[in-house]
Amino acid sequence: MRWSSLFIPTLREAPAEAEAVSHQLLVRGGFIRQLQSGHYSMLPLGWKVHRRIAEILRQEMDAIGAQEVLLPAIHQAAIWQQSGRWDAIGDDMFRLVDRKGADQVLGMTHEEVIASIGVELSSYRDLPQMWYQIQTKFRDEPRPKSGLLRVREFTMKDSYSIDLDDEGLDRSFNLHHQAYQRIFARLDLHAIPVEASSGAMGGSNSVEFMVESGAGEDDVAVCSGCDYAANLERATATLATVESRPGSEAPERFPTPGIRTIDALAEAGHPAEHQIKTLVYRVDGELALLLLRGDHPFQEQKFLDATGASEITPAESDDIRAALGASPGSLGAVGVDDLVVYADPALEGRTGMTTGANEDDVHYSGVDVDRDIGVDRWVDIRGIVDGEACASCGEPLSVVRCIEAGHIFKLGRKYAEAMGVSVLDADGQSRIPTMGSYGIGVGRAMAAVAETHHDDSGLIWPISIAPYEVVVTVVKVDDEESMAAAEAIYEGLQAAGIEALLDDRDERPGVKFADAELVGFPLRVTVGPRGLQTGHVEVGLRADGSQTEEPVGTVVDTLVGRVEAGRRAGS
RNA sequence: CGGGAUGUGGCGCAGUCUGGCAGCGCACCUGCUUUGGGAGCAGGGGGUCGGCGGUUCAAAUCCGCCCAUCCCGACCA
Repeated sequence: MRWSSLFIPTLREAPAEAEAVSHQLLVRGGFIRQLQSGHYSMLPLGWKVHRRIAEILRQEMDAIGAQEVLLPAIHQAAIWQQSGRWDAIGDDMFRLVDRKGADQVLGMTHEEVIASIGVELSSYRDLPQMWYQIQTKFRDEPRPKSGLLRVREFTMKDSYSIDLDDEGLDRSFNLHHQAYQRIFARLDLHAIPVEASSGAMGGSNSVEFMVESGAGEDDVAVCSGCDYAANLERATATLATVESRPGSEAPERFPTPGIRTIDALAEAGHPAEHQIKTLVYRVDGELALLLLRGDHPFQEQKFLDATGASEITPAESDDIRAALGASPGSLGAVGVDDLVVYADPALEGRTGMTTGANEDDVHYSGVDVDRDIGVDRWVDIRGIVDGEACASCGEPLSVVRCIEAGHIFKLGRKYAEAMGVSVLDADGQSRIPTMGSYGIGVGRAMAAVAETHHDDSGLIWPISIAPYEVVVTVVKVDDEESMAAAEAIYEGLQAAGIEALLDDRDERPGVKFADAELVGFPLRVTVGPRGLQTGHVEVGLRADGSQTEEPVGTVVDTLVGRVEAGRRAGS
């Protein structure tokens, strides 16, 4: 294509509202434009990148034997009611009513629809099946942000496996795990597979593919010594031993006027690791006490996963006062027996602890957890902290910010059962198959690449997904010899199956160079009268900024070699 | 949903406090010059100042309500 006839609206400055680097560069490079919050138009360049990513997804899905389908984006409420998610999901789902008054949803995921097709499976001989689609998903996110990273309408590759038994599910799950690693390698994304919470989806195994980036929204604990990595919602670590302070016969009350925080109490001579942090939450509507060591953060998702509770919210201060007789800052669990008390195992066996006495401005010291507190359930609910020791190898864990680029998990039989999927096994017995669900967001992958592939001048696309693999920059378009040489190179590249762009715009060279770098073409051929005098052009590598002289006669072969090597990279 | 901020031409911004002709840079159009790293000169086009209502002789500017966008938090298969 010729640049002069394309729509590539580059901007010198990014819109003020663009914060994330990927957002700024994708807008400045003319890839995307925002229509409204969370909804973006893919302009020609953006759509080309999007299509190339989708093509890699197709190839790798096909390679593991998955079959492409296309499912409806609008579903009747009935199938969501059948699975129980009509009520379970809430405001995240776009809902609408059709002209007949029937409730409809815009699909945010497709387990129900897949299972509704799965009812046609009747024999174990029909299994396993793996079906995937590349389709628009709708989610009414409370807060879309960071350009393409979190949006309300996006294209997703979602696949689903259906197997007779757990061994089959393991096989399908592992095939996806391997396929995802190949996909991210081809996208040149360093994606770490991490243990994750499967959240409200249920299921046993859940692995997220995480790309380290400050623009992400998830915190991941990564071990420096072994390959342990886990989402903070799930991560565990070995605690350094803390020597309990000397105990006493019974808890002792002492006045703490004005002391409301862990820090303030620590300054008063009671270090945080010798304090019990008492939180009051409503767990599925019921007030409960949650106890942690003073210096440990609460990890809500861990609590949900461990207890099976579906909703927890911090209690209102009026309710707290009514139940305990004091305000936050002076709360404790000593002597409390009418509320459920959950405690983190880090408190087990501890003595000489300090905690609130349920009277404003009064605390207890000398608390023996096992003796003085009626713990109903011990549950691991603490969030680990950067630097703690890996539970597997003892080396320090580091906590890094990540973009969730992919997620695979085992659904089990929940959806098959709800939707009435069953097959006969070899013994003629009716069996409910088990399913898996596997997703990669296409636009988010594009943003993740942008987020990790750029410099001060702009984007740096991997050859595998670049909008054009080579840009032929004509320095002086009214120089006939230059144009002729550039056209010949351009046509040679096209003939060799290279995606090439001829920058034939009548612009100053500086403008053309700057645009090429902003847009991020991996390879640039610069054709100008200066080089042509000796029969040379320049080949520039966007990744390292190198420029090398190349005879006009061999430049096409050189470029073809580089592009083909780049396409193979990672695969 | 709670907290904070912002809305003035395609993009970036000034003007708002203290009411009085709607401005600047980039981009765009025409002409001349220039031409290997975001050119110069001259001329030109483009704006319901987020919306509605109010105060006033007069509102981008003051007041009220609403909307949108961004950030933090909550939330989030």
